[in-house]
Amino acid sequence: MASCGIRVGPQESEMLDKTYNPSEIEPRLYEGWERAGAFAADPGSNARPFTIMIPPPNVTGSLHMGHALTFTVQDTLIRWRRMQGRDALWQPGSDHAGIATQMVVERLLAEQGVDRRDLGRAKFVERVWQWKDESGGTITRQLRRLGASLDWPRERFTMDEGLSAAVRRVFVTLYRQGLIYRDKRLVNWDPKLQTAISDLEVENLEVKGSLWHIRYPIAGAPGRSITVATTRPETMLGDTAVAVHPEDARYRDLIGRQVVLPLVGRLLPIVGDEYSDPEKGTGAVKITPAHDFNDFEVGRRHALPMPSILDRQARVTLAEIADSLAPVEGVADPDFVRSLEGLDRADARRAIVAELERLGLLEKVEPHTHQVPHGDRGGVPIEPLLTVQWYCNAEVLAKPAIEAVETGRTVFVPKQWENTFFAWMRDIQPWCISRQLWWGHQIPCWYGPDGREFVAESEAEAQAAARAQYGSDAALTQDEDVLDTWFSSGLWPFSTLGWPEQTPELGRYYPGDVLVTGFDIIFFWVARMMMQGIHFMGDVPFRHVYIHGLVRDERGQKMSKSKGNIIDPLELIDKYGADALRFTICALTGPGRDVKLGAARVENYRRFVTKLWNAARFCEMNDIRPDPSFDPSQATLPLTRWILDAANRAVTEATAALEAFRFDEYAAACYRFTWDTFCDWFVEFAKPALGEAEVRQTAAHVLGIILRLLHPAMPFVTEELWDRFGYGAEYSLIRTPWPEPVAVPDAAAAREELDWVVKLISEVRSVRTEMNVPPGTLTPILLRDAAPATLARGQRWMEPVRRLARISSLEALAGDMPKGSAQVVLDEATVVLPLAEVIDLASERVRLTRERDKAAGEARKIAQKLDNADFVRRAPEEVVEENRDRLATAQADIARFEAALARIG
RNA sequence: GGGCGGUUAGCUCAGCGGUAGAGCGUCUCGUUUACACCGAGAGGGCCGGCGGUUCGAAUCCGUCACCGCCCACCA
Repeated sequence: MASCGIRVGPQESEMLDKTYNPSEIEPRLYEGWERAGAFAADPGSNARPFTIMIPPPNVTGSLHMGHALTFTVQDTLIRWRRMQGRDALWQPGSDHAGIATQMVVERLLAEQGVDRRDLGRAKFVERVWQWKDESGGTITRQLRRLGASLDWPRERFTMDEGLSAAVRRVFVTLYRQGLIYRDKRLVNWDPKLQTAISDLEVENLEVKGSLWHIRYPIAGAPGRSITVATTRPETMLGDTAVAVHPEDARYRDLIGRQVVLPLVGRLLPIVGDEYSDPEKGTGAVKITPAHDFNDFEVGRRHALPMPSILDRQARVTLAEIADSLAPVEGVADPDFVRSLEGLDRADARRAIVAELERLGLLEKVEPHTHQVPHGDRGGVPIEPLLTVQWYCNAEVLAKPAIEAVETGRTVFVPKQWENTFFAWMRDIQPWCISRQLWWGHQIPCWYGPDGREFVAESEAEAQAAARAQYGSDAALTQDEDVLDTWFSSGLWPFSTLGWPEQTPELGRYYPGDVLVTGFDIIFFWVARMMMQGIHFMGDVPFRHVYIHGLVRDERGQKMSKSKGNIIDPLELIDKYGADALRFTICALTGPGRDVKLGAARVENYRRFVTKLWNAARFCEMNDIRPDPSFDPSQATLPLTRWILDAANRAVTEATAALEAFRFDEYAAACYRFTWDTFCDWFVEFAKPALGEAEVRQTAAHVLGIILRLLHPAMPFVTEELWDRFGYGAEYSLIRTPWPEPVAVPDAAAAREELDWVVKLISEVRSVRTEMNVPPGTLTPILLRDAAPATLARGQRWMEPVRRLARISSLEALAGDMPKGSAQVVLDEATVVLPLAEVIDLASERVRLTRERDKAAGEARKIAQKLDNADFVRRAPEEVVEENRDRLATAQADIARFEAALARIG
């Protein structure tokens, strides 16, 4: 045990560099932590676990600002809880991201002139794996740059064998429970990617289009017609009815009659249906059940045929209407229709509009701006298409998930997001889980020669089932489709822990404590995890869902490639260090708010990192080193008791802020304490007292608290300083206990004393500046009407006051005030600054008058309040009392200012 | 159409029933031996408008205006 607080460590001889250089220090520290296993969870420990499951980034991804935000928040929480002694697991991994990844690899193949269809499924999937092995690690490397303390050896990928087994188990189970089934209905079809996508993957974009008014002749009534309005004339080939509102007087008599479908010649019924809105268009609407969600419902109600007239690439296909083509003079021409076969939907539209115009059936065309659904990946308009897909009965799964949030078993932060969650969950639609892709979990369903389904966890198992059915081996073919990526990410909270195996991790780290994500992902992912987690684990997947905002640029614009306003977090890390970026993010992350972030913000908070570094350099230069034998509860000096007490408050505030997910308040509490309290006041007060061991010990102790408080947000610089000062072994701050308040002897007295000194210095500084006292001039101050204790207190602090307020001496005022003095009212005393040489009496009079008026205004306001009988009667006693005190203070101040004014004449 | 959020100092935001705050920016001053990525001081606000509740409203309620999201709507 060393006899004094100075430890002799390996770095003892090296002083801290004059400037902090993050780019050199950060990678070294990260490697050190990782090598030392500092991020590892310990399933064997007795500590209470704390789990955060990373929202697995797409394997194709690279770190963007949104990642920087969410992962900074997560790492801050994980590091804080780890320091609190929790067995912290931050589960890493990435998502196979079906569509995104397949698109990336397809693009690469296209550069080599290869189409995936030529390659074949097996080869293609092999190429994707190859790509994943070579290029899929980008984001995990970048997460290290950010300082993310993930438990890397536990890294998982949604297509791992283990996770794939979980997917198959879940699918088979839900199928057997009747919660997964096949159905033929309309889906959102992306003609570019040629797959079904879910409602959530559809984005409505405003399009300036047209509204075409088309005359449909009434059958058997020459010259009569009914006009329909449509934004999609090309779909008329698939029309099977015209609908009007049953109460619409204009058309009521037509219900039950027929129209001739122009171009096609087919006869369509006019049906009465409340879907038709008399206010919209012409009040008569064409019904195309196979290409419109509403029309599909109308078609069902009226048992209409549902011919598809567009294929999977959204090209015209006539197979299902070929039989119904019929020539009608001046109205329909089968040859024309046949000429449309194979045309793209846009070309078909042009051709059809031209033909209608030629036939005089186009009544008018109006410009029309409307929302058109686009695939958010492919970027082309979605085509509602009638196909057979796999569906999950989300309604059944949603019920317990809703209940879990209602009863508070899972709590959203901020709470208002629960409404968003409820609104969607209570009206949830069947979840289309099949995708016509090659990259993903292939659906574990095999078909027999007669089309019979065998859903099983493996082909062998399916074969066994088939054998039982057919009495012999059968040639089985597996379903070609893969599952929606969110189907597997929904299992993430338990599949990563080894489910369906009963691993020790599964029992220990499920449910997780916090899920951190953006609101845009509540439906996609949070909802699915809730549903699947509860269904398969019998408990919610996490206790809290912390929803943060979006990262925007400085002007509040959403970052996008097209706007060219993307900020690359890695550039910021290179330039300012990860700590600066992370602290900036924490400081700006208020509840339910988007984060407006620009380089200037990060540059600004880098100054804080530098400030901390310099404060540490000051300590180093003054032999301020940690002393394990120091006991803060035995502190004797007012100065040390004062800073220890302030540190207690900082610890309390920072901890409370983190508990409440208030990262902004956490950052602010640390910032204020470090910069304002520690650097600006304590260090300055300590300078003349550094000869005292207790002052040095306290300084070191408080610096240690600062390093610990800041570590979750600024892991690198704090660890570096911690190690260099020998607070602990190398790489040890990450696992050093989080500070807790300690009892400080007579803290209130210390606070009162130092607050007075701070006030004295501030007031004198203020007057000196205002009176234009040259900074180099030292002036004496005299205390008028000061109690002996006050005078003694002032003299005790003469050293720092001399330096900070530029004061040469402090005495009681004996006799008359020197001519040409400035005066400051400070509690019961008046501070007199003899400034004969420099003072301008007129401006001093103005200044004192202004001060007096300010106090008088204050007094008037309070007096008014206290004169109000209702206030005195109804307001709480302590509020009334407080106002009486404030009034007394204000009145005393007025008196002292009046006296001061009288003295200068 | 339904819902949610926002409107507070030049900018970004905190405060959400009892004395209007912070950071940045601005202005003035300062090379005091940790730090000029610094220090000191100053200026700057009918807390979006209008009603209401209350002894008391930036804060609660109603209403309007504007901004931004989400869901529904694809005639």
